[in-house]
Amino acid sequence: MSAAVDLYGGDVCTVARALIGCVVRHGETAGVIVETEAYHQSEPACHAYVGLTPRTQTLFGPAGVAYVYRSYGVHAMLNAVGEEEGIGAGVLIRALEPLEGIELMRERRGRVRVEELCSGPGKLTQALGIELAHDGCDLGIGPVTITPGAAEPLEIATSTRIGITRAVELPWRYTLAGSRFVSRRVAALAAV
DNA sequence: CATGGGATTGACT
DNA sequence: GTCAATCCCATGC
Repeated sequence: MSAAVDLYGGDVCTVARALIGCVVRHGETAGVIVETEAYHQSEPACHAYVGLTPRTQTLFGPAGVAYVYRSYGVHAMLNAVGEEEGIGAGVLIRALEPLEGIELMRERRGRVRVEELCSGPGKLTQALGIELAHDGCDLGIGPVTITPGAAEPLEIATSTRIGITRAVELPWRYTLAGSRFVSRRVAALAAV
């Protein structure tokens, strides 16, 4: 538990940066996090902005827990809850570099290149088989887990968030510099 | 109880 | 580049 607080208990921007390079695992599939975004109740892009509701109660819970929700009625999104209990904040996992169970991911996602298996928040949940039922799961216990990756410092690029309509100017998106596995489709737009 | 929005993806022109 | 698909839930009457 204290380990979870160490990793997830700080402010969400720090947590989002710390999660780059960590490994997400679910069953036989696993991948290295290469892209994250921070969300906090103090800014309008966050679901928790409106306050504590049945939908967002997980975000207000203890840190180190999975918050899974459905977007556009089609895709599941995986977040790691951050900050202390009572604060609505979390880190959206946007992209992974496939590590294990790649064949299984291909079965779930169809025949696509390795770079396309997990290069987006909706894609990675499909590839790993993560569903709404995993909302509230302790990321230190499972079935969905996040474990620290390489101890060596990684070069992390900071940019603005993607695909949102509010507070788009906040530089709360973090990517592993030079990675081929980030969702760069919209990254070109952010550069304009 | 009815309505509209949402942190996306993929298919089509 | 443009557009539809489709579930959960917050909000409003």
